[in-house]
Amino acid sequence: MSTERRRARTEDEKHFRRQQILDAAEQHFSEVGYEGFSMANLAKLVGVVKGTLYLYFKTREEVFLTLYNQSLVRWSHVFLEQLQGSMTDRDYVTTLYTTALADGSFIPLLTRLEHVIEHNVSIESLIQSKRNFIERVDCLAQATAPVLSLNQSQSVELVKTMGVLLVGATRADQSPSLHGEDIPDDVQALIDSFSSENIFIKNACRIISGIRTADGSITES
Amino acid sequence: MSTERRRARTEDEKHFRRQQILDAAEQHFSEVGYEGFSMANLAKLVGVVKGTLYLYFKTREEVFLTLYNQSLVRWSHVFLEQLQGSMTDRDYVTTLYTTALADGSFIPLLTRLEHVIEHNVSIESLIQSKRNFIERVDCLAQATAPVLSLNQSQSVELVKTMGVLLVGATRADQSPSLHGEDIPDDVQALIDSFSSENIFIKNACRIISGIRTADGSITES
DNA sequence: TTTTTTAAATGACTGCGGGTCATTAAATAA
DNA sequence: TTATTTAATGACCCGCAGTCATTTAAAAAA
Repeated sequence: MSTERRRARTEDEKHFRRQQILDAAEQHFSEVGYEGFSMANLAKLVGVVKGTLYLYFKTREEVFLTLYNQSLVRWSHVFLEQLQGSMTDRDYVTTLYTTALADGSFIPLLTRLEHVIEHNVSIESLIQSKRNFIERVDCLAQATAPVLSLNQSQSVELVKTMGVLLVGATRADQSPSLHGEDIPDDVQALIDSFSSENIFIKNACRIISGIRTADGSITES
Repeated sequence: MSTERRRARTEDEKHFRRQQILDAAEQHFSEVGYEGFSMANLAKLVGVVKGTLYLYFKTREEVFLTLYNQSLVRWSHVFLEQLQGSMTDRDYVTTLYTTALADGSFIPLLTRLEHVIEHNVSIESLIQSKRNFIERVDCLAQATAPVLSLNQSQSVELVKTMGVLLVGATRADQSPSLHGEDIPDDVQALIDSFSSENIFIKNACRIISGIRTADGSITES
């Protein structure tokens, strides 16, 4: 807040202003979550009026889609940095899981991507987002192949499948926090049994085994 | 609409009215989806005024949670009916996938359960819902064990994991329909590669193999 | 320097959403 | 027939996403 009060006239200035909004959005999102996020509050945080936000983003979801794109890139860099020359399957998936959760925005946005965010976004933005995704998958797959001794197509399949599993496994983490409530033992036991870390790591390992085991020719039948 | 205009005085009548609302909600949901669903429109469909709905449900999400509970029970019955004495892993997961998708409400509600629905619901309703879930898991696991030659704890783990995978795999189906839009080939190829059926069945089989292979003693380390 | 032009920023506005509550009236009990 | 209960009503509140005619800061032209 209270940084630039000048009007953004050049493309550079506009780009900078846009990023200012995104930074504030990231902060607002981390504070109130997806459902609590409002454009009016975001505007206050940026220090502009609500209408100004719509000069830079067509809809609220365009903000989220951009945040998602940025968080995907950000996470993939962190993850790639932590990859070693050779890792066990378990180390690989643990690193993937840990880095993904460490980013405050990535998982919550990924969770809502298809069924909420993509539904109020221009086709151009959607295509751009998918292209960004393709690029990240390719990059991750390229780096993954040697680490896990997979060929290229196996590696691509693995990376895509990890995304699927990550969304499914981390569902449990999105439940309302029940701290201070008295939960019956049977229900508490159920909740405990859905520890996202356990579920992700265990099944990710099973899937890697499955991918590695299958001979490349068989796909359907 | 225009069935019962009498006031609901007895518990039975109130229960009936409640179910009338739920039936209309199911219809409304199937027509407009989660985001398009509104209490005002639901009221019109039921033939009452909006405030009346709040005599029977505390919040909009209580309606959804109840619909989810009912859809879970409904689907599990259909699925259990289709189980044979002995099936291949692939037949089992295909049946699971097909029956789950055939129910119009189950997947869309399951997708939103933890991060949306559960966040605006009373603790009592949440506990009741979890109890219902536990019961269905137990029932499904009991029936699954002999079909796939698993022991009880393997079978419970399998059923729970199928839920996780189902949510992750069907994400792609929730994307906006891009019919009539011209999508670049690279993006279209990406979308095609996320066929939920392929992903679910392939990885479900891998997970079953993994569960069956692991000796029962090893869990963590 | 002064005037004109451009477009970033504004803020009042619309419509719709979930949810509330004092009032009304239908059914039951007295 | 009258009194009591409570299901149902509908007007109401507030916050939301998104719009647009108007304002005004800054660049371009004079």
